[in-house]
Amino acid sequence: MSLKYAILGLLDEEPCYGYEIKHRFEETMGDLWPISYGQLYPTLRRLTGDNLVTVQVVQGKKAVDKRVYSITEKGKALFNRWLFGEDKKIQTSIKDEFSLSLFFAERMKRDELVSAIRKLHKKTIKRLSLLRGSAKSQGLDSLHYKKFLVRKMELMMEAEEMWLRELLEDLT
Amino acid sequence: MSLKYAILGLLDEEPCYGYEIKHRFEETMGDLWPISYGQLYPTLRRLTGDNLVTVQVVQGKKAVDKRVYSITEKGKALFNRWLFGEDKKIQTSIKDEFSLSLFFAERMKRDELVSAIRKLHKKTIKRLSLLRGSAKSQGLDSLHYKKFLVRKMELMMEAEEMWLRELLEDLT
DNA sequence: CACAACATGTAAGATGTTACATGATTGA
DNA sequence: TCAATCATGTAACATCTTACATGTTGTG
Repeated sequence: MSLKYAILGLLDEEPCYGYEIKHRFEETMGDLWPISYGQLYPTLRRLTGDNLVTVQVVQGKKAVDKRVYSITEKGKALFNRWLFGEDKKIQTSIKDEFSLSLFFAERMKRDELVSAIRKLHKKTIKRLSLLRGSAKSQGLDSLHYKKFLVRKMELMMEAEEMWLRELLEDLT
Repeated sequence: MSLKYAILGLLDEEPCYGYEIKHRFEETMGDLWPISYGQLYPTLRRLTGDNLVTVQVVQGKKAVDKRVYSITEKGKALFNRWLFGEDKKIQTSIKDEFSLSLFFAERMKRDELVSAIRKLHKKTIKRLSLLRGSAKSQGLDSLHYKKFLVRKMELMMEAEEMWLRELLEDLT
Protein backbone atom coordinates (compact mmCIF):
# COMPACT_ATOMS: atom_id res chain seq x y z
CA MET A 1 0.00 0.00 0.00
CA SER A 2 1.48 3.30 -1.07
CA LEU A 3 -0.89 5.59 0.80
CA LYS A 4 0.87 4.31 3.87
CA TYR A 5 4.13 5.81 2.66
CA ALA A 6 2.47 9.05 1.67
CA ILE A 7 1.21 9.39 5.24
CA LEU A 8 4.48 8.39 6.85
CA GLY A 9 6.39 10.81 4.64
CA LEU A 10 4.14 13.71 5.57
CA LEU A 11 4.28 12.90 9.26
CA ASP A 12 8.04 12.71 8.99
CA GLU A 13 7.91 16.44 8.23
CA GLU A 14 5.64 17.25 11.13
CA PRO A 15 2.71 15.85 13.14
CA CYS A 16 -0.67 16.21 11.44
CA TYR A 17 -4.28 15.27 11.87
CA GLY A 18 -6.16 13.35 9.22
CA TYR A 19 -7.96 16.22 7.58
CA GLU A 20 -4.69 18.09 7.30
CA ILE A 21 -2.87 15.11 5.78
CA LYS A 22 -5.45 14.90 3.07
CA HIS A 23 -5.23 18.57 2.26
CA ARG A 24 -1.46 18.85 2.32
CA PHE A 25 -1.10 15.87 0.08
CA GLU A 26 -3.79 16.92 -2.34
CA GLU A 27 -2.50 20.46 -2.56
CA THR A 28 0.15 19.10 -4.91
CA MET A 29 -1.02 15.60 -5.70
CA GLY A 30 -4.77 16.09 -5.81
CA ASP A 31 -5.09 15.68 -9.54
CA LEU A 32 -2.77 12.73 -9.74
CA TRP A 33 -3.72 11.10 -6.52
CA PRO A 34 -6.91 11.96 -4.66
CA ILE A 35 -7.36 10.50 -1.18
CA SER A 36 -10.74 9.61 0.27
CA TYR A 37 -11.52 9.72 3.96
CA GLY A 38 -12.88 6.24 3.61
CA GLN A 39 -9.37 5.10 2.93
CA LEU A 40 -7.43 7.61 5.00
CA TYR A 41 -8.93 7.16 8.44
CA PRO A 42 -8.86 3.37 8.48
CA THR A 43 -5.25 3.49 7.27
CA LEU A 44 -4.30 5.85 10.10
CA ARG A 45 -5.85 3.41 12.55
CA ARG A 46 -3.86 0.57 11.11
CA LEU A 47 -0.61 2.50 11.21
CA THR A 48 -1.29 3.25 14.86
CA GLY A 49 -1.90 -0.41 15.57
CA ASP A 50 1.37 -1.28 13.86
CA ASN A 51 3.23 1.25 15.98
CA LEU A 52 4.34 3.23 12.96
CA VAL A 53 2.58 6.33 14.26
CA THR A 54 1.17 7.53 17.58
CA VAL A 55 -1.92 9.63 18.22
CA GLN A 56 -2.66 12.44 20.56
CA VAL A 57 -6.14 13.82 20.91
CA VAL A 58 -6.11 17.59 20.95
CA GLN A 59 -8.90 20.06 21.64
CA GLY A 60 -9.71 22.16 18.63
CA LYS A 61 -10.61 25.85 18.95
CA LYS A 62 -13.84 24.72 20.50
CA ALA A 63 -15.68 21.45 20.93
CA VAL A 64 -13.94 19.81 17.91
CA ASP A 65 -11.40 17.13 18.76
CA LYS A 66 -8.46 16.52 16.50
CA ARG A 67 -6.44 13.37 16.40
CA VAL A 68 -2.87 14.48 15.81
CA TYR A 69 -0.58 11.75 14.51
CA SER A 70 3.19 11.61 14.87
CA ILE A 71 5.60 9.20 13.26
CA THR A 72 7.53 6.77 15.47
CA GLU A 73 11.12 5.64 15.06
CA LYS A 74 9.81 2.40 13.61
CA GLY A 75 7.76 4.40 11.15
CA LYS A 76 10.73 6.53 10.15
CA ALA A 77 12.85 3.47 9.58
CA LEU A 78 10.18 1.88 7.41
CA PHE A 79 9.65 5.04 5.39
CA ASN A 80 13.36 5.45 4.75
CA ARG A 81 13.72 1.83 3.71
CA TRP A 82 10.95 2.47 1.20
CA LEU A 83 12.22 5.83 -0.05
CA PHE A 84 15.80 4.69 -0.55
CA GLY A 85 14.84 1.15 -1.42
CA GLU A 86 14.46 -0.98 -4.50
CA ASP A 87 13.31 0.15 -7.92
CA LYS A 88 10.10 2.07 -7.80
CA LYS A 89 7.39 1.12 -10.22
CA ILE A 90 5.78 3.53 -12.57
CA GLN A 91 2.15 3.25 -13.56
CA THR A 92 1.63 1.55 -16.87
CA SER A 93 -1.97 0.42 -17.07
CA ILE A 94 -4.87 2.59 -18.13
CA LYS A 95 -8.12 1.00 -17.12
CA ASP A 96 -10.98 3.28 -17.86
CA GLU A 97 -14.51 2.83 -19.05
CA PHE A 98 -14.15 4.96 -22.11
CA SER A 99 -11.18 3.06 -23.49
CA LEU A 100 -12.98 -0.21 -22.89
CA SER A 101 -16.03 1.01 -24.71
CA LEU A 102 -13.82 1.94 -27.65
CA PHE A 103 -12.77 -1.69 -27.79
CA PHE A 104 -16.35 -2.42 -28.75
CA ALA A 105 -17.01 0.78 -30.66
CA GLU A 106 -17.74 -0.95 -33.94
CA ARG A 107 -21.15 -1.72 -32.51
CA MET A 108 -21.94 1.91 -31.85
CA LYS A 109 -23.34 4.43 -34.25
CA ARG A 110 -20.70 6.83 -35.44
CA ASP A 111 -22.55 9.98 -34.46
CA GLU A 112 -23.23 8.73 -30.95
CA LEU A 113 -19.57 7.91 -30.60
CA VAL A 114 -18.51 11.27 -31.96
CA SER A 115 -20.73 13.15 -29.56
CA ALA A 116 -19.42 11.14 -26.61
CA ILE A 117 -15.87 11.91 -27.64
CA ARG A 118 -16.62 15.59 -28.10
CA LYS A 119 -18.01 15.73 -24.60
CA LEU A 120 -14.91 14.12 -23.14
CA HIS A 121 -12.68 16.34 -25.18
CA LYS A 122 -14.33 19.48 -23.87
CA LYS A 123 -14.07 18.21 -20.32
CA THR A 124 -10.38 17.45 -20.81
CA ILE A 125 -9.65 20.89 -22.16
CA LYS A 126 -11.41 22.43 -19.22
CA ARG A 127 -9.47 20.34 -16.70
CA LEU A 128 -6.24 21.18 -18.45
CA SER A 129 -6.85 24.89 -18.23
CA LEU A 130 -7.82 24.58 -14.58
CA LEU A 131 -4.62 22.70 -13.91
CA ARG A 132 -2.53 25.33 -15.65
CA GLY A 133 -4.23 28.06 -13.67
CA SER A 134 -3.71 26.39 -10.32
CA ALA A 135 -0.13 25.44 -11.14
CA LYS A 136 0.72 29.09 -11.54
CA SER A 137 -0.96 30.09 -8.32
CA GLN A 138 0.90 27.45 -6.34
CA GLY A 139 4.14 28.91 -5.13
CA LEU A 140 6.17 26.03 -6.48
CA ASP A 141 9.60 27.40 -7.20
CA SER A 142 12.35 25.72 -9.15
CA LEU A 143 13.81 24.16 -6.02
CA HIS A 144 10.87 21.89 -5.50
CA TYR A 145 10.54 18.50 -7.09
CA LYS A 146 6.83 18.80 -6.52
CA LYS A 147 6.48 21.06 -9.52
CA PHE A 148 7.41 18.05 -11.64
CA LEU A 149 4.39 16.22 -10.34
CA VAL A 150 2.14 18.98 -11.58
CA ARG A 151 4.06 18.93 -14.85
CA LYS A 152 3.48 15.19 -15.13
CA MET A 153 -0.24 15.64 -14.81
CA GLU A 154 -0.10 18.37 -17.42
CA LEU A 155 1.76 16.15 -19.88
CA MET A 156 -0.66 13.30 -19.29
CA MET A 157 -3.65 15.50 -19.86
CA GLU A 158 -2.09 16.98 -22.97
CA ALA A 159 -1.58 13.48 -24.33
CA GLU A 160 -5.18 12.65 -23.49
CA GLU A 161 -6.40 15.77 -25.22
CA MET A 162 -4.30 15.12 -28.28
CA TRP A 163 -5.59 11.56 -28.46
CA LEU A 164 -9.20 12.66 -28.32
CA ARG A 165 -8.50 15.25 -31.00
CA GLU A 166 -6.94 12.63 -33.23
CA LEU A 167 -9.94 10.40 -32.71
CA LEU A 168 -12.33 13.18 -33.68
CA GLU A 169 -10.33 14.12 -36.74
CA ASP A 170 -10.29 10.54 -37.87
CA LEU A 171 -14.01 10.06 -37.36
CA THR A 172 -15.18 13.24 -39.03
CA MET B 1 -16.55 -3.63 -12.27
CA SER B 2 -15.46 -3.08 -15.84
CA LEU B 3 -13.82 -6.44 -16.45
CA LYS B 4 -17.35 -7.74 -16.40
CA TYR B 5 -18.19 -5.70 -19.48
CA ALA B 6 -14.98 -6.67 -21.21
CA ILE B 7 -15.97 -10.30 -20.81
CA LEU B 8 -19.58 -9.78 -21.83
CA GLY B 9 -18.50 -7.83 -24.89
CA LEU B 10 -16.14 -10.54 -26.02
CA LEU B 11 -18.70 -13.26 -25.44
CA ASP B 12 -21.20 -11.23 -27.40
CA GLU B 13 -18.94 -11.83 -30.41
CA GLU B 14 -18.65 -15.54 -29.83
CA PRO B 15 -18.45 -18.14 -27.05
CA CYS B 16 -15.01 -18.44 -25.44
CA TYR B 17 -13.24 -20.20 -22.61
CA GLY B 18 -11.35 -18.28 -19.96
CA TYR B 19 -7.88 -18.69 -21.32
CA GLU B 20 -9.06 -17.49 -24.69
CA ILE B 21 -10.83 -14.44 -23.26
CA LYS B 22 -7.64 -13.35 -21.59
CA HIS B 23 -5.63 -13.73 -24.75
CA ARG B 24 -8.08 -12.09 -27.09
CA PHE B 25 -8.45 -9.13 -24.82
CA GLU B 26 -4.76 -8.72 -24.16
CA GLU B 27 -3.86 -9.02 -27.81
CA THR B 28 -5.01 -5.43 -28.15
CA MET B 29 -5.39 -4.24 -24.60
CA GLY B 30 -2.53 -6.06 -22.91
CA ASP B 31 -0.42 -2.98 -22.39
CA LEU B 32 -3.26 -0.81 -21.24
CA TRP B 33 -5.19 -3.40 -19.36
CA PRO B 34 -3.66 -6.71 -18.31
CA ILE B 35 -5.99 -9.34 -16.87
CA SER B 36 -4.94 -11.85 -14.24
CA TYR B 37 -6.46 -15.31 -13.94
CA GLY B 38 -6.96 -14.58 -10.28
CA GLN B 39 -9.49 -12.00 -11.33
CA LEU B 40 -10.80 -13.59 -14.49
CA TYR B 41 -11.93 -17.00 -13.30
CA PRO B 42 -13.78 -15.80 -10.19
CA THR B 43 -15.49 -13.16 -12.33
CA LEU B 44 -16.64 -15.79 -14.82
CA ARG B 45 -18.13 -17.78 -11.95
CA ARG B 46 -19.97 -14.75 -10.71
CA LEU B 47 -21.32 -13.93 -14.14
CA THR B 48 -22.57 -17.49 -14.38
CA GLY B 49 -24.26 -17.23 -11.02
CA ASP B 50 -25.92 -14.01 -12.13
CA ASN B 51 -27.21 -15.70 -15.28
CA LEU B 52 -25.34 -13.29 -17.51
CA VAL B 53 -23.42 -16.15 -19.10
CA THR B 54 -23.77 -19.93 -19.34
CA VAL B 55 -21.04 -22.56 -19.31
CA GLN B 56 -20.56 -25.73 -21.24
CA VAL B 57 -17.72 -28.07 -20.42
CA VAL B 58 -16.00 -29.27 -23.55
CA GLN B 59 -13.33 -31.93 -23.98
CA GLY B 60 -10.11 -30.42 -25.27
CA LYS B 61 -7.95 -32.28 -27.81
CA LYS B 62 -7.16 -34.68 -25.02
CA ALA B 63 -7.70 -34.89 -21.29
CA VAL B 64 -7.95 -31.07 -20.88
CA ASP B 65 -11.42 -29.80 -20.15
CA LYS B 66 -12.43 -26.37 -21.32
CA ARG B 67 -15.22 -24.35 -19.86
CA VAL B 68 -16.79 -22.54 -22.78
CA TYR B 69 -18.88 -19.54 -21.81
CA SER B 70 -21.72 -18.03 -23.82
CA ILE B 71 -23.58 -14.81 -23.17
CA THR B 72 -27.27 -14.98 -22.25
CA GLU B 73 -30.04 -12.61 -23.31
CA LYS B 74 -29.84 -11.02 -19.90
CA GLY B 75 -26.10 -10.59 -20.38
CA LYS B 76 -26.57 -9.01 -23.80
CA ALA B 77 -29.12 -6.59 -22.44
CA LEU B 78 -26.81 -5.56 -19.61
CA PHE B 79 -23.85 -5.13 -21.92
CA ASN B 80 -25.82 -2.99 -24.32
CA ARG B 81 -27.16 -0.83 -21.53
CA TRP B 82 -23.57 -0.26 -20.49
CA LEU B 83 -22.17 0.33 -23.98
CA PHE B 84 -24.85 2.78 -25.02
CA GLY B 85 -25.35 4.13 -21.54
CA GLU B 86 -24.36 7.16 -19.54
CA ASP B 87 -21.13 9.10 -19.81
CA LYS B 88 -18.10 6.90 -19.60
CA LYS B 89 -15.34 7.94 -17.28
CA ILE B 90 -11.78 8.37 -18.38
CA GLN B 91 -8.87 7.59 -16.12
CA THR B 92 -7.46 10.63 -14.41
CA SER B 93 -5.41 9.45 -11.47
CA ILE B 94 -1.84 8.30 -11.65
CA LYS B 95 -0.89 6.49 -8.50
CA ASP B 96 2.56 5.05 -8.81
CA GLU B 97 5.41 4.53 -6.43
CA PHE B 98 7.87 6.58 -8.38
CA SER B 99 5.71 9.71 -8.47
CA LEU B 100 5.06 9.39 -4.77
CA SER B 101 8.76 9.09 -4.05
CA LEU B 102 9.32 12.28 -6.04
CA PHE B 103 6.98 14.01 -3.63
CA PHE B 104 9.63 13.36 -1.00
CA ALA B 105 12.64 13.65 -3.28
CA GLU B 106 14.19 16.56 -1.43
CA ARG B 107 15.35 14.03 1.10
CA MET B 108 17.22 11.98 -1.46
CA LYS B 109 20.71 12.56 -2.75
CA ARG B 110 20.68 14.04 -6.19
CA ASP B 111 22.89 11.38 -7.77
CA GLU B 112 20.79 8.56 -6.37
CA LEU B 113 17.71 10.21 -7.74
CA VAL B 114 19.31 10.79 -11.12
CA SER B 115 20.36 7.19 -11.45
CA ALA B 116 16.88 5.98 -10.51
CA ILE B 117 15.37 8.24 -13.16
CA ARG B 118 17.87 7.14 -15.78
CA LYS B 119 16.92 3.52 -15.13
CA LEU B 120 13.24 4.27 -15.53
CA HIS B 121 13.89 6.31 -18.62
CA LYS B 122 15.73 3.47 -20.31
CA LYS B 123 12.97 1.06 -19.41
CA THR B 124 10.38 3.41 -20.83
CA ILE B 125 12.23 3.80 -24.11
CA LYS B 126 12.51 0.05 -24.42
CA ARG B 127 8.81 -0.46 -23.77
CA LEU B 128 7.95 2.22 -26.25
CA SER B 129 9.97 0.61 -29.01
CA LEU B 130 8.45 -2.78 -28.21
CA LEU B 131 5.00 -1.26 -28.45
CA ARG B 132 5.77 0.34 -31.78
CA GLY B 133 7.10 -2.93 -33.09
CA SER B 134 4.09 -4.96 -32.03
CA ALA B 135 1.66 -2.30 -33.22
CA LYS B 136 3.00 -2.72 -36.73
CA SER B 137 2.84 -6.48 -36.62
CA GLN B 138 -0.79 -6.45 -35.50
CA GLY B 139 -2.99 -6.39 -38.54
CA LEU B 140 -4.99 -3.44 -37.26
CA ASP B 141 -6.30 -1.70 -40.32
CA SER B 142 -7.87 1.70 -40.47
CA LEU B 143 -11.35 0.27 -40.00
CA HIS B 144 -10.68 -0.80 -36.45
CA TYR B 145 -11.16 1.44 -33.47
CA LYS B 146 -8.81 -0.86 -31.65
CA LYS B 147 -5.83 0.78 -33.27
CA PHE B 148 -6.68 3.90 -31.30
CA LEU B 149 -6.20 1.98 -28.11
CA VAL B 150 -2.68 1.09 -29.14
CA ARG B 151 -2.20 4.71 -30.13
CA LYS B 152 -3.36 5.86 -26.73
CA MET B 153 -0.80 3.71 -25.02
CA GLU B 154 1.84 5.09 -27.35
CA LEU B 155 0.91 8.69 -26.55
CA MET B 156 0.92 7.96 -22.82
CA MET B 157 4.31 6.36 -22.99
CA GLU B 158 5.67 9.20 -25.07
CA ALA B 159 4.45 11.65 -22.46
CA GLU B 160 6.06 9.54 -19.76
CA GLU B 161 9.33 9.43 -21.66
CA MET B 162 9.30 13.15 -22.26
CA TRP B 163 8.64 13.81 -18.62
CA LEU B 164 11.55 11.67 -17.48
CA ARG B 165 13.76 13.40 -20.03
CA GLU B 166 12.73 16.82 -18.72
CA LEU B 167 13.46 15.67 -15.20
CA LEU B 168 16.93 14.50 -16.15
CA GLU B 169 17.71 17.67 -18.05
CA ASP B 170 16.65 19.74 -15.09
CA LEU B 171 18.68 17.73 -12.61
CA THR B 172 21.91 17.57 -14.57
C1' DC C 1 14.49 -33.89 -21.90
C1' DA C 2 13.41 -29.31 -20.85
C1' DC C 3 10.70 -25.44 -21.53
C1' DA C 4 6.96 -22.82 -23.36
C1' DA C 5 2.27 -22.74 -23.99
C1' DC C 6 -2.19 -24.58 -22.87
C1' DA C 7 -5.87 -24.77 -19.31
C1' DT C 8 -8.16 -24.13 -14.67
C1' DG C 9 -8.52 -22.59 -10.47
C1' DT C 10 -8.13 -20.84 -4.93
C1' DA C 11 -6.71 -17.93 -0.92
C1' DA C 12 -5.20 -14.04 1.06
C1' DG C 13 -4.68 -9.61 1.25
C1' DA C 14 -3.96 -5.03 -0.81
C1' DT C 15 -6.32 -1.08 -2.53
C1' DG C 16 -9.94 1.90 -3.39
C1' DT C 17 -14.79 4.17 -3.90
C1' DT C 18 -19.32 5.57 -2.37
C1' DA C 19 -22.80 6.33 0.57
C1' DC C 20 -24.02 7.16 5.05
C1' DA C 21 -23.71 9.44 9.69
C1' DT C 22 -22.58 13.37 12.80
C1' DG C 23 -21.77 17.81 14.32
C1' DA C 24 -19.23 22.58 14.93
C1' DT C 25 -17.45 26.90 12.93
C1' DT C 26 -16.90 30.64 9.66
C1' DG C 27 -18.11 33.95 6.33
C1' DA C 28 -21.35 36.11 2.99
C1' DT D 1 -29.70 32.06 7.61
C1' DC D 2 -27.43 29.37 4.36
C1' DA D 3 -23.56 27.34 2.40
C1' DA D 4 -18.85 26.17 2.73
C1' DT D 5 -15.31 24.42 5.37
C1' DC D 6 -13.71 22.05 9.25
C1' DA D 7 -13.36 17.43 11.46
C1' DT D 8 -14.05 12.31 12.19
C1' DG D 9 -15.51 8.24 11.11
C1' DT D 10 -18.09 3.31 9.43
C1' DA D 11 -20.06 -0.18 6.20
C1' DA D 12 -20.51 -2.17 2.08
C1' DC D 13 -18.85 -3.30 -1.86
C1' DA D 14 -15.75 -3.10 -5.94
C1' DT D 15 -11.39 -4.01 -7.79
C1' DC D 16 -7.06 -6.14 -8.37
C1' DT D 17 -2.49 -8.57 -7.40
C1' DT D 18 0.36 -12.32 -5.93
C1' DA D 19 1.40 -16.61 -4.63
C1' DC D 20 0.10 -21.14 -4.65
C1' DA D 21 -1.69 -25.54 -6.76
C1' DT D 22 -2.25 -28.88 -10.69
C1' DG D 23 -1.71 -31.18 -14.81
C1' DT D 24 -1.32 -31.70 -20.24
C1' DT D 25 0.48 -30.81 -24.84
C1' DG D 26 3.63 -29.36 -28.29
C1' DT D 27 8.33 -28.01 -29.80
C1' DG D 28 13.34 -27.73 -30.21
